[in-house]
Amino acid sequence: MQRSNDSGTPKFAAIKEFILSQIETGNWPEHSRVPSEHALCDQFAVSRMTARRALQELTEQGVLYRTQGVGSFVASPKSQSALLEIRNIADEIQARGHFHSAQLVQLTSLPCPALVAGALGLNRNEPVFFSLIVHYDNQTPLQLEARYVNPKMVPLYLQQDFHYQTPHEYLSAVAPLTEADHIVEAVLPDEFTCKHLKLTPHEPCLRLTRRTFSRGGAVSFAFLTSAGSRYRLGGHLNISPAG
Amino acid sequence: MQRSNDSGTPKFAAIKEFILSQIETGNWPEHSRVPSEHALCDQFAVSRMTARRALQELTEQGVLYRTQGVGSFVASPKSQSALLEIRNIADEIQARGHFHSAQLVQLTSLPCPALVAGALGLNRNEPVFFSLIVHYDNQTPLQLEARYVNPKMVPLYLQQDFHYQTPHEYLSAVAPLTEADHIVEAVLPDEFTCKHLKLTPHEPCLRLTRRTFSRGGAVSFAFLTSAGSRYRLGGHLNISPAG
DNA sequence: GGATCTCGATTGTCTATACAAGTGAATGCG
DNA sequence: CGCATTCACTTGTATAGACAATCGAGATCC
Repeated sequence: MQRSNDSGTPKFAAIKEFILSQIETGNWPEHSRVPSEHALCDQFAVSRMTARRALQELTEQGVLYRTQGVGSFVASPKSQSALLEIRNIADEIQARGHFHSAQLVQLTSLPCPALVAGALGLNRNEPVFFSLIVHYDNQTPLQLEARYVNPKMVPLYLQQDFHYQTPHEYLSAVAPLTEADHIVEAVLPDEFTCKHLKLTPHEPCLRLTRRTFSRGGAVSFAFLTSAGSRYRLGGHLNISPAG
Repeated sequence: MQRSNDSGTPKFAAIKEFILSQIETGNWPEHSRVPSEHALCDQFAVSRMTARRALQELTEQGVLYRTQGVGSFVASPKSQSALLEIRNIADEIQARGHFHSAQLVQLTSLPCPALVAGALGLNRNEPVFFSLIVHYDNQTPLQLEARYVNPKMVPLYLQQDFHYQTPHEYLSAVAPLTEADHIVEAVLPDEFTCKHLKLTPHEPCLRLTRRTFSRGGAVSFAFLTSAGSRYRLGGHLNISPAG
């Protein structure tokens, strides 16, 4: 495509980044004027439709507001990260300005446990892929990810290197998400979880059980356990008047 | 502007209407293929960018999902009502075939705590309404609901009888939900919570902090605490690949 | 001064085209 | 048959321009 740089970042995304950075650093305070579409065209040497797209998407995200005939302005800062949207924990940690790393504890093929067979629609004698990963926020263990993956949907799962790419990233690439089921529970950690997350047995944990689907069927079944004192699920949910 | 009709409806909006009508009447069932951008160009005599905009906006709304190189398809209808769906706990309990009852512990006006003032956009010297309710599933205490309500939005809150109608039901009627923020945490119960939910201090609890908005502004700020061993949040979430 | 008009700046809609990139099915080869 | 290649189709990004609609400010007129 026509790209302004080699990194693969679309131009409209670069403009969005620029605007967001100006807002985050305080250069452009609340209600201050943002460059017009025409001005961004000159500044970034792009067409008006490209500059417009950047402003448009930021408006949809609630970062800006615009008025025809007047201009575009910085909106009031509101909490707006997305709720149980399927988020990549690595992105989440980096969004906080922290460093994410992952420790791969296990990556193997297993005979399918009954619960998993039911969730993924497999027979119990069929093998299922299994990965166990500890995610770190800086040096603190944050989340234990135990994931069962359907070999029919993702045959090359065991060949991946999950130190540099989270299972979520890989699965998103090879089997685009179409649906997901979730269960959120508060539990006490078992011995195994205590060890990997460096917890005492009395610290409550948040456990998210997530089953993901792609067009073809069930892809993976994951247990994501985090220390309650270190993690919260949060976000913003828009209610559509139609629904 | 260049408009295809006199009604002032933009062309891209007309295409959206057409697609939505086909889905609503069942002509285009779930996961069925939607006309490609090129096909819509021919059908509506518009440029590709206009047809694209219609498909794009419907995708952002969760009505369609698209895959590069493949096509556009009808998403599952349940999309919006997802996880952390705004559910009424009474309905939830009755859906399980159990009996719901509520015990009103407190219903009063209070000076606004700082945290609540921030959440609801009130001054700290202004009063705020407060209700404290224990919800029972059959005879078992299930959830402790501590709720702060914005008097400007719901002036008659203190006059309600919350034994026969949950705050959620009443608020839904007088200030229809438009948005909500959520935080989900795993916590250990304090002494007060232990007493009302009949818990020991080591039982983990799920705490949902929810702030609701209606068109006019922030309506209420609620802490919903449930015993982890008795309650789980669950749901189904459709993912729009664009997000 | 006060009301009205004009005009420039800005956003909104739309066209026609171009190239990039991903998918899946048909094709051809060993 | 199995495998790789090719090709058509589809969506993604981007351009350069056009006209429409709205608002605010300055100019004009009374």
